[in-house]
Amino acid sequence: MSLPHAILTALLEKPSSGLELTRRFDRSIGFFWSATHQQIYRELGRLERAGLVRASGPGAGRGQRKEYAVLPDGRAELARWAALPQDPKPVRDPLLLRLRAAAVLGLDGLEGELARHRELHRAQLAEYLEIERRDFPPGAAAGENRLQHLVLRGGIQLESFWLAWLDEALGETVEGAAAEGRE
Amino acid sequence: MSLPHAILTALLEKPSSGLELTRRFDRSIGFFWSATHQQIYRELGRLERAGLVRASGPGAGRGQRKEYAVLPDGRAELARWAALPQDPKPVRDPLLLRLRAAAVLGLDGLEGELARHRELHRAQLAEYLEIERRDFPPGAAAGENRLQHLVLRGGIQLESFWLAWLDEALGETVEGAAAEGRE
DNA sequence: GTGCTCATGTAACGGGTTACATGATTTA
DNA sequence: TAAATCATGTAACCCGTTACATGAGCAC
Repeated sequence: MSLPHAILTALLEKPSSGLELTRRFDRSIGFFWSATHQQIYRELGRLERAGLVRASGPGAGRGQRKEYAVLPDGRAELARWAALPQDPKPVRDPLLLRLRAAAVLGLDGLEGELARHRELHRAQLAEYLEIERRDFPPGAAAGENRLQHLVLRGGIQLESFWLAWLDEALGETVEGAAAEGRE
Repeated sequence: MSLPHAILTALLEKPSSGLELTRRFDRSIGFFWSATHQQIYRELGRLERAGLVRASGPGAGRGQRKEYAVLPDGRAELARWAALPQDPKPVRDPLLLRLRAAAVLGLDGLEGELARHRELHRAQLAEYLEIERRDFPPGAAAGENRLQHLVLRGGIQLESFWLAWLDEALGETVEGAAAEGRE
């Protein structure tokens, strides 16, 4: 139950068309809440019918650009939702599951996947660090960007965690393979 | 597409009934792949129809305990899946989203939620550390438990990350409140 | 035989994913 | 005018969640 609120947040930051929203969900917002264009169009339709956003532009129809803006009710709904207590979701990670499967199957050949994931996380971390360097230079006062920077640092630390853990995992599997070789 | 494979892994570790599986998904497996009993029963039915697991026990019917075991095809399917390349899913975290909403709404009152989440993560970390102390004492040789321990350390480090980040976030919001007070 | 627990299910709904379809606008 | 691209949309499927239903066995 978060996608509509992600869209409201994005539209408050800047009124947009569906496709522009989709692009922003591929970048900034998507760093902590991903969505495809199908989800976004479906949800924009619901939000409009619910009176939380307003569409402007040439009348309905395919291929006609429409720009959406948040209405007062939408802002209120977002504020209501953001203040609601919500527990963190339990972790659900296929890679950890595959390791557990490997433990019971005696499967080899997961090192390649671990290395590939490490490379992906390394690249993501580099991207975040580049954004930090560009948008939050060390000298500038924090000010209103405080929360944005905080969220970005969350992403940076999360990628750092994965990187460190995958290093550890790769070390383990190499040791494991060596141990099996000795037996 | 991971729940059936989580179930196959669990059944390979130990053949079980649906309810026993549910309980294990509340404990060990659930630490990285959660599932409710409805999901598990639905999936057990599919796995049986697909010929990947076999049910034994008194004939069909409600309230009749059935024990499931993995068939050769099931083991093969698990091995096939575990060897498949799979990209890490993009992060999707409502708490980060709420912070972003707070940034645009100028919302206060998120400190309580941050503190509550910190407490939840602190408790989860303590639970993981207790499990590590009990199941992986420092002296014992790693051996076959290597991968299990690795997965557990992943959980420990992930909770440590959240804890550190929430500490940082709480420091920020306090500073922010103080700064607003001074204005 | 009432209530409690174990155990297995059904139904309904919404979200996420993938594949595909269609209209408008630019450009070669 | 053919194509590429921008833009909006439909349909189908599975997964996850919630609420509820049903039956068996046991304690009192």
